Amino acid sequence: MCCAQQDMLRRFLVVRICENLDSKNVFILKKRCFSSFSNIKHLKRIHAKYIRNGSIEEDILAIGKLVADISISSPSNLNYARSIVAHLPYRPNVFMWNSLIRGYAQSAMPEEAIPLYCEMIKQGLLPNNYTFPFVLKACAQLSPTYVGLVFHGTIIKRGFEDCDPFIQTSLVYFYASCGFIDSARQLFDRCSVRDTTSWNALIKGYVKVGRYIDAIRVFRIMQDRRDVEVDEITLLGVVLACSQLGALDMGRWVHTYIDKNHVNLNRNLGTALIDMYARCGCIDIALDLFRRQSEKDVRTWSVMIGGLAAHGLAKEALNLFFEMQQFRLSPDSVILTHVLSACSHAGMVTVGLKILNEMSEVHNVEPKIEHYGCIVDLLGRAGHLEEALDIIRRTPLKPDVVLWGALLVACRAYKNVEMGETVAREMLKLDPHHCGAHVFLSNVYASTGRWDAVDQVRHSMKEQGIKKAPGSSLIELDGDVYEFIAGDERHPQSTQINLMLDEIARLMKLEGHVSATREVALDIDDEEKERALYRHSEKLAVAFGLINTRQGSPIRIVKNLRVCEDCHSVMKLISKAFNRLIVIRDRSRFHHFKDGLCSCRDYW
DNA sequence: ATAGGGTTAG
Repeated sequence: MCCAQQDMLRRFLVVRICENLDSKNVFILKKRCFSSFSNIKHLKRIHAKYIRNGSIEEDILAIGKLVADISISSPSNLNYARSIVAHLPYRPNVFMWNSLIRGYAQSAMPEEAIPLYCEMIKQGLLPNNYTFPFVLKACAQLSPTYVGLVFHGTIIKRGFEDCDPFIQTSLVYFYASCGFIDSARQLFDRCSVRDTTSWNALIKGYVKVGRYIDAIRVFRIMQDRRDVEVDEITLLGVVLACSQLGALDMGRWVHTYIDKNHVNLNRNLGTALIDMYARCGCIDIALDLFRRQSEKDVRTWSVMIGGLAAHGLAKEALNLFFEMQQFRLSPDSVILTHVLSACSHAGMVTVGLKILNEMSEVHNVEPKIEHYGCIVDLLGRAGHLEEALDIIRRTPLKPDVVLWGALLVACRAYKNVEMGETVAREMLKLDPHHCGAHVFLSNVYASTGRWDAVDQVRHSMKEQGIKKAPGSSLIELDGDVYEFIAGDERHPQSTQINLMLDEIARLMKLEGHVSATREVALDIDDEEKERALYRHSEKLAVAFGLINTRQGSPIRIVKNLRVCEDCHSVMKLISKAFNRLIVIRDRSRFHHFKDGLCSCRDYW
């Protein structure tokens, strides 16, 4: 039995223990576990029979079916299928080529599909309408986009573009996969027939390129139409968009829709829903769903452990991590990142180091750069800067900007200027355009009065056109998502928001709040710095939330960067002064502000 | 005989 089958068998046993299944279900599961094992054996037996009784010479249809079955049975059998095709006493037909291309398109080596297509053409065969969906599926995964573009040309030339809905959908998804979502949209609009799959391809395309609001917009249009049915894959795309946007109301709506319409809550959709609730800050609902979800796989555990980690619930994350191992499920690389980041958010230095050291032996996962990143972050946050530096120096992997960046953040927090300077220089060696490193250096020089050095850094930043990525915050209101960019004046209700910000500032002054201007890196005086902080995107969003939501209802915000020190303390004060729960998901974790306190206990 | 859409962190 190979590793994959052993793994399946193990999972089967786990499922049996967990679910307490009756004998009929056990039988079905058993069959599923062993199907690929017996399948290829069975197929090989058929092949042997064909060789013995001479069918290979005569029955081209039967051989075709055999090639097809072997090709899709498992990617590991593709070489076998190829060798059958290569040793035929006659030229293989289009069906056989299609089957091989299909097999590679769904394997880890989609690039192999292209030479097969070329070989088929060389042998004087013509591709048919079945060929292109397979080929495009392979192209959607390839990095040189032009391969797929060439095939689009071929499709037009051979007259398939306007008449085959399967090819049209494949094209839509191919363009979206390459990031050309607007071309995908144009193709979609031109389609003669649009069924559920075409709509799903477009929605998933928008999700893929990060245009989540558009994905939801398309879903709404789809839903208004009478001629097309929404299915679980449509909903999966929408839930993914909601997770990214933190659009809880929309996500809840989908959940209700699933329940009301008896949509099959399969493993993928269930996992996506758990992830959505966790990413919208509702960790309790996520946990409840997780416990009730009967079909779980490694990804289900992964999103749950990741959700707990992001909420700073390290103990719970670790418990789940151990629990899954009791079920004999092996944690993968992503789960270990989650666990290490949980340790980091909770300052659990010893536990984190132990897990890192045991990774390769106990879990059979070689530590990657992101795992070291978590450890550097863990040590750095806890103030062990030297040890963090030591980890970077001793890493068997080549340190990247992100790894150094984790240490730079710690140097800033603990005001270690010397080490910070070294780290920033290392970062600029790797990425001369890194904004954070430039800003850090400039601040270091400014704090020690080395104004000529400050000028030099500023000048080179300007010359290279380096700008800080603008902060952006999302907030959902009545099912619509609003985006606020730092300093932006062109938002809805600009006047009211400014008035609210003034009101907040007045309350903050009363509470004795002093703006944390040291984080502002601009070459301006303190008053201007205060104004810049004043217009941080999360403050704009929270003001918008305060104006437009019922008193006492929670305000949820998703931010693209980490929340700054000033915003953090202002949010605490707002939660008290306005008696609101404020939930902010930032780049690295959740902050639940309530009664003047934050769930991160100011350790983030 | 064969087809298009399907989850995981930063």
